[in-house]
Amino acid sequence: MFSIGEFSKLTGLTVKTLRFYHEQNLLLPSRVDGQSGYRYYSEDKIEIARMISTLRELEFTISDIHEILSQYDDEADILQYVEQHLDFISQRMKQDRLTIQSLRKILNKEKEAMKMMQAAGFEMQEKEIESLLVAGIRMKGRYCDCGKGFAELGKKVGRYMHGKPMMLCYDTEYREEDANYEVCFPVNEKCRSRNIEGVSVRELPAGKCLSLLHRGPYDELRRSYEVLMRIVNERNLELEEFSREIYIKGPGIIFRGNPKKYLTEIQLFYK
Amino acid sequence: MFSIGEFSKLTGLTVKTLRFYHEQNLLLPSRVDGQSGYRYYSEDKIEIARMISTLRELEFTISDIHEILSQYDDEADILQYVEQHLDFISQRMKQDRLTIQSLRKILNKEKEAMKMMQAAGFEMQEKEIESLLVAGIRMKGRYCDCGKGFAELGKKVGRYMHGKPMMLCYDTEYREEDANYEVCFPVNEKCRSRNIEGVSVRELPAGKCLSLLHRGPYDELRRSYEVLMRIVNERNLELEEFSREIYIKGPGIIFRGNPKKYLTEIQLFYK
DNA sequence: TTTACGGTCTACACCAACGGGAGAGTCAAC
DNA sequence: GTTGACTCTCCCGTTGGTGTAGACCGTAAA
Repeated sequence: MFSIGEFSKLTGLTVKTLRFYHEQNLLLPSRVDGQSGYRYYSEDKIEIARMISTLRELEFTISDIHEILSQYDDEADILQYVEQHLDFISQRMKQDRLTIQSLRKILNKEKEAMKMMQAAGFEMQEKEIESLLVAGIRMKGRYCDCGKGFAELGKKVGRYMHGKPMMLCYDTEYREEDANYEVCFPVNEKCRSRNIEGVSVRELPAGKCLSLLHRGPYDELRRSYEVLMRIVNERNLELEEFSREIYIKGPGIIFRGNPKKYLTEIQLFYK
Repeated sequence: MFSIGEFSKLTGLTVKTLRFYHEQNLLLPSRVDGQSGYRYYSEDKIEIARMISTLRELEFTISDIHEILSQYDDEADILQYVEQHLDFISQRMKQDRLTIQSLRKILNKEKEAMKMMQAAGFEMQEKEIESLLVAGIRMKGRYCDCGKGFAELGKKVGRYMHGKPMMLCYDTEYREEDANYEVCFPVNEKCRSRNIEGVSVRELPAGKCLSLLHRGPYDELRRSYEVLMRIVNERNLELEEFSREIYIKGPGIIFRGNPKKYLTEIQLFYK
């Protein structure tokens, strides 16, 4: 006969846990001293304790263990419990996988944005941009409706996405209404052969551009455009058909309402 | 201003949850009627509620959310929280993966054993056995010491294991002590090229045998051997150097103490 | 015999994130 | 005024234990 402390050391279960299992009628002491209330465990309880810890390590609930131990004595008899439990754990793992995906997405998004910021700074730069495969949806109307376009694009080609969302602006001057633009995502090669309704997949040509990183809400973008346009005029550059806006950091997954930290790269291509 | 019920429908959070978040100072109503105690939420609380649900979906704790919302307003600021949380979830997933592995192992073991039992029945059979790649450790001593051998074998070649554990018995008669046997595992081809100290990897030749399924504890195996030996003598068969015991079902991972359900196949090879 | 010290006892509170239900009060429409 | 839907507070239950307080027990040294 072992005292509860000795039995605890033998089985690896804490004294508290042993008392709890006693209360739950899961692992009864062999004898309880009537006067002192001390619990005493005989050797044959060790095997039961081992079974219980094994089942707990497999994350069975106490009530499952209760049923299993009181009704069966062979693994073949509890296959339905095991299968059910396997389903349960698999379910949880699936959920965790999704959670991890989302968390990774947040991390990657922010880390990329930080890298971009450090690399670029907030000065105007002249850049040589390589050609870029994109999928886009042409839009007409207000700029602020672009969200719908991005949502649709996300549904249709989200899985091929390979870079930050962009906008191609076909207007030569700012328009409140009836603007002419295209929302698009850089996509990977798998998307090239796809023919998706309403979506244009094509390669944007390489070229030279003036680039400026804009920090702040979208309705202040005009100021950055003005800065760039002054330079264009000074240098007498001839602009290409459309400019690009690259949304390096927009509304986050968690925090959406702080446009002060939005980060947008404007690229004005010239010939 | 929305009543708690309306706000609940808008946000997808239950009324109970909203009251709980109020109690936790996480999502305060915009106004609480002094007399009736009714909670009223203004529109700007919707965004906060969305953030909270998003964070809860990502399985952040209430206290994490509290810190996050009260101190920060941009995803870049909470990267350390996200990373830490990612670690935590990954850890849990890793644990779950192990649990699932163990549960699958139990299922597979039992299902294989059941298949074998149904296929074989408990009659003596004549079988043609194909050649079999095994890894084995030669033992001398008592049969009941074979557990140590299997443990060592499991450590050294467990990852190549490809079938039920077996024993090769080199004795022509039963010996209590000083028995001469070899514990072994069938292994896959990856093991063939390995040179592992103390372990012999080789191909057991194909051949004909008398096979009998024995159900019950190992110390009753002799009875089944006797049954087989009578037939050997009747037919005047000449036996090969060693017989095989295949442990189709032995002590389980959970239940170990019911040898009545153990299942062992005895194979006596003859020329 | 007393005292010290460690082991053990019961009983209660606590964790996380709510859900259920009782009993009472409130709001808005008819 | 009444009805029915809504809301309030308060308390309990969940899961698998852990932490703590205050009392009791057992054994050995002084």
